[in-house]
Amino acid sequence: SPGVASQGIASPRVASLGVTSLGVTSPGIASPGVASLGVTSLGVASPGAASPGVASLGVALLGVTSPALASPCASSPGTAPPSPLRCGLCGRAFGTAAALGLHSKLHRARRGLACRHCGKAFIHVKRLQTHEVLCETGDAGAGETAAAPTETPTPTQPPSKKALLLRHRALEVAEPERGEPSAGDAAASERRTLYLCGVCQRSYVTLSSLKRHANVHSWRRQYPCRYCDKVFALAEYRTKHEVWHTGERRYQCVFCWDAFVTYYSLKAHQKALHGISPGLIASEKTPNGGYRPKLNALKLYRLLPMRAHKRPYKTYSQSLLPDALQQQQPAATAAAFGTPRPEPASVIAYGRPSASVIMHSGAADATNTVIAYNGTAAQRGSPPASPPAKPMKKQVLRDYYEAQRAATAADNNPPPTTTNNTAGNNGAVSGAGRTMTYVAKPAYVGATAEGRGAAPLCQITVRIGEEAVVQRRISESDLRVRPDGTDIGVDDTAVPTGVASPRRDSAEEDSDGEDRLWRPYYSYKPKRKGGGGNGGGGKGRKAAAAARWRRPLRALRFGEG
DNA sequence: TGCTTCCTGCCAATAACG
DNA sequence: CGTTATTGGCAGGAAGCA
Repeated sequence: SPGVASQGIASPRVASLGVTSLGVTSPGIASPGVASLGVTSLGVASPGAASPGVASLGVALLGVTSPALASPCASSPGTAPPSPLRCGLCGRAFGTAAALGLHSKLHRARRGLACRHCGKAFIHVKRLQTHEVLCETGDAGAGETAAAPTETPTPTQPPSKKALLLRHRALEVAEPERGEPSAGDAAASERRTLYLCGVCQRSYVTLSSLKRHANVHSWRRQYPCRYCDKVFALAEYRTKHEVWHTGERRYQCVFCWDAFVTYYSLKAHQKALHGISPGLIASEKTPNGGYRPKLNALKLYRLLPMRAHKRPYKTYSQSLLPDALQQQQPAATAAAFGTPRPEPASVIAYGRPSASVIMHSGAADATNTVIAYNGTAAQRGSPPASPPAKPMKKQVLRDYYEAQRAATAADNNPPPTTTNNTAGNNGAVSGAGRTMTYVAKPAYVGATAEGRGAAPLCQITVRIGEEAVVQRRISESDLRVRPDGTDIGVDDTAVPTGVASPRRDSAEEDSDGEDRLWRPYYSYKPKRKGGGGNGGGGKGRKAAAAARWRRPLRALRFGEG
């Protein structure tokens, strides 16, 4: 029924129009006009109004819309008193049934009332005609709001000119063609579907692109750098950023086998030294800014495989779990398999929130590390943490229960009280105070540092029953080589780590001892193409943040010189 | 001007689901 | 077990910053 549709649950009629409204929380996004074009909108919580709870819902709110906010029309039905003669689609009230019927006809007819230029849909023919004239001259945006307040979505921010142009073009493609689509047109008809961001009005060809983009608004998932305190909204941003910490050079020139950190530097190198025109390796760009690889594209470089193991995909269950559990699982899995993750790890307290002490006994080479666990008897006897409420992947569950069994066994069989541990073993556990000694394995060092005598990174993985404490004391950017060759980053004194927050999967407690909260590295702003933009404050902060981590890295690079 | 970050279509790998 | 959904890497140009 239309009434149901206005509550965000697609009625059959709306569904037939191709509406896919995903968690719209801003008003007007799921307007019937847009829907009639086959535009799919994925709304995310408006940044301004986002309570943590709302933000955390993000994409998970598929198909559920707030009746007050996702009303098909801008005139909110929630504000008007309930009336039996109210349009179920736009909430407009009518004095007579005849008037309502006439109005409903307009809704039914709207499928054909779409702008020929930008695809925007209208209820009233007159308004459509007015809009089309304006749209053709490029002024449509100016009078829209006033001209058709009930038909047009109200974006939170006006899209930029280019964004409008791209959208315009894309919507032209999205314009439904007359006649029945043939079976072979599946891809083409698929391509006609556009996915529209409810917050910034960007359009996407693929749903995955939209969902990926949605995270920059909602920050439902955060991707913290494992070497510094920056947080990214996209996993790929983090990966690229982390390359600067590791110094890995993956782009290898096929002419001289010289390797480069970034694609840009490779290109600059090939242009300068080999006279390679970028056009030779250029691939096809889509109108929307995406990339479409050319068939038989000439590749003048080699992309070396990542040195660090590919990060395992996060399970869906994990993404739905509470943060604390999400952060624990990777450590648990790594501990269960006894294979420390190749990437430099950070502090992860798994299981009991007890204070631990980690003492480094050596320097940059493979060193012994003493871990003093300060768990109390009560803690040791306490039942293991209850399994997560949400469904978990079978393997993760297996690991979890294995860890539980191991913990129980450890509790039933008190470990030896001495900790004199020889290098290479898996660590010994002491009794009260549970001091454990582990070998700190040098973690992967980036290609640039490799072979030049640079001090290796240290990675320590500790497993105590179901607890995994992973402590990273040194990051590459912290490494300084003393004149005598020892590494400054390695502190051999006892380091009271306190309770590492279980909410942080890569929680960094660097040697400076700061325990900073997660914070967005940058705040997303709509593409600025010729004007607008938001304040210089963010810029300055970003620049300062960038400078903070770049400085030591550059110093390193120069030092490597 | 040089360099980094952002962006987004495409695709492969993986997980979840029926 | 096949299908669908999710995730993240890749490409390479645009935007932005120093």
